Amino acid sequence: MANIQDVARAAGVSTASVSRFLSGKTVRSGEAIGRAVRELGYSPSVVARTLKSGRHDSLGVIVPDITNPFFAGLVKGIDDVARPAGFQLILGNSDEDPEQENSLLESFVPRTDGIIIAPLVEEDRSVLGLDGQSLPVVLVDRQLSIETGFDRVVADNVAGSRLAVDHLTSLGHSAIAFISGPPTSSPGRSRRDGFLRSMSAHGLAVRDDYLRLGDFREESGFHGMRALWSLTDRPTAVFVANNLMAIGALKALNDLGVRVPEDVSVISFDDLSFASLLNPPLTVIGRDEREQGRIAARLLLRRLTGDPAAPAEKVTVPVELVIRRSTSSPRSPNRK
Amino acid sequence: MANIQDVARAAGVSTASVSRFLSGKTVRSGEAIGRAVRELGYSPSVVARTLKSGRHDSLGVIVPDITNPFFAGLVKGIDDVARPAGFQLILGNSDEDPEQENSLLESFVPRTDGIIIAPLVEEDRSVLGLDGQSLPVVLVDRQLSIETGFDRVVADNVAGSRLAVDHLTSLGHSAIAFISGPPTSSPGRSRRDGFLRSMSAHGLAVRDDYLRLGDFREESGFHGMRALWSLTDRPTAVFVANNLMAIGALKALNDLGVRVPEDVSVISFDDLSFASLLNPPLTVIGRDEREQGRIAARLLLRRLTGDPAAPAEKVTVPVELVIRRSTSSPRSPNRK
DNA sequence: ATGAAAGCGCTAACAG
DNA sequence: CTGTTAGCGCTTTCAT
Repeated sequence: MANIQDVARAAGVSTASVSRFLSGKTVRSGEAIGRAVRELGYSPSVVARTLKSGRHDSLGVIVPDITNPFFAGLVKGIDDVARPAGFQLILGNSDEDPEQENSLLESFVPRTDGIIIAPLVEEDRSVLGLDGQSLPVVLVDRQLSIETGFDRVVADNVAGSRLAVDHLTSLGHSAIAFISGPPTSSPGRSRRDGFLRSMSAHGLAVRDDYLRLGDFREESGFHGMRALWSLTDRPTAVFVANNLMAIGALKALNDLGVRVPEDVSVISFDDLSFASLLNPPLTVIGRDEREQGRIAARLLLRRLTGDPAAPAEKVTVPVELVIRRSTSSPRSPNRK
Repeated sequence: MANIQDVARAAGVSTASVSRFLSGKTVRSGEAIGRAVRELGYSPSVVARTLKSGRHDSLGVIVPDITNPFFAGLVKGIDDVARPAGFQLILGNSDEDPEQENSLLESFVPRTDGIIIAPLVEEDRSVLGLDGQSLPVVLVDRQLSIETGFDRVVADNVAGSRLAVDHLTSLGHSAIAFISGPPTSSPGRSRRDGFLRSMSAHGLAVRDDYLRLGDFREESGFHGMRALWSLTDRPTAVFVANNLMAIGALKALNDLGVRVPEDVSVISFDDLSFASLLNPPLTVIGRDEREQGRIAARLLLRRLTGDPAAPAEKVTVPVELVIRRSTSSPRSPNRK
């Protein structure tokens, strides 16, 4: 690999001139330098440049599960605005594992100009450690329980749960179960809180055994639904806190030969590109994840190119109810 | 940020000793150095280390569509072996766009120790430019038409197509249509070739208008299926060259009110975690994408830590037929 | 506008 | 085992 000295020598100038030429400044012998660059196939070392300048021209993005279409869409949204602004994206998958998240964070901090992360838990020590540091961080989809200086963009989870409960009660359901996300994560907690609050607003009690703890992964939706179905008094409707668990829940019902929505209504958080193809097409609480990603990226870029000390901003994106065919009026109390 | 000199000064040793200590060598004043490191909160600059050593400790992975569960699984497989070996993954999404692929490649080359890529097209100039360079590259899922020095791991696409055709003909189908991937990509071409060859092995002709050109994206499956259904003589079965296009094809049939498999049988390449939940559960040609990722990573690591000049290896992973409910015997010729 | 030179933080010869 | 020292390739003062 040719370096800047080779170019300087070939063009008969100093390395400083080559450097200036490369950064767009007008140089007398620009033509000769350009030729030398071309002939030598020279391209500047990003590593040396970074060491000197401190800039990486890349952003880190850490999500809990890149397989989840929600996060995949989010990442595309981030890319939509980061790439045109000259930033390369470095993607990390924490796989819902705090240790992995921590190791990704450690490896991203010294390699990026800023980080967009969906923190696994509300008391995320690895993320908290970045508060007040010079590296800007934007929280997306999930936030922390403690007040921080991070910008963040989240969905209106409480409103989403309310939409779901309103929809089910308007269909005549009262025996409504909930498969939650981890209560240690912010969407897990706020979706559950929203559910409980909406239920009591409707004067409906929530039985303990109608509250199943999940972890946002498919498996836990499967087991949550099996547990619900083994009850003597079964719910007539189940609200599942995210898309992956909804898939697991549907698989469980499939296995059990339970018909949706005839035997039980199912509604979940998060839309999916293929939700309409599921059997039955799934009624969901959706939102625009790609736009959520764009907003997060803009917040981060503002710190990088604009005011780094602007007060932390919180953007809440709206949610919407998408009615498909997995919900209907209950037939009658659901007995075993 | 403290640097290695600060640590050396605090511990009363030379920077060389600190460096040795950090790389695990036994040093006399190890204890004092350790203390200094802790007290100063020192962590070595990866950038400076890279500039000096030439190692990045990270691998680049470029896939055409991270939203596609197949590639998401592939990436997990790569991570399975790269992370324990001390390599960080840098992910890139080329989004089926050659220009984006090229820009990702350019940005990855100077930042990684090796690259695993699913090249978009068989005549991929950006990838070809890396042949014979010092940076090892492994081709995965897709390969190039030209002979190269790259290791590669691909599925047995021709066998997959044969399995699909055998399955359909054994059910009694002869009017079989095919929605292909782009013929410029290796799986696109080999799946189509495999289809045509298997058809003629069965003594079956393939009408021109039964061959729809797709691009592996959902949209093109949708349009391909609509076009097929507008024919006067409709096929009784359709083989779709990948999962995303199959979803699009199913959507088209859904919209048209066509029943699967009563009105038409559908089979596709690539299994999906939710394929069994689709309406109807999809019969597919599947393979172990996670294992495919692991193999690719091992091939790359071999070049990095073992023999860099070993002859290029090609690994073919097997495919399997997973029969679900989207295929059945044809009722009768399918007329409009 | 240009060149000389210092130095970003680290590693690896080399000499002891 | 240890310290000294010379860079890795680039950017950026500081003179000119």
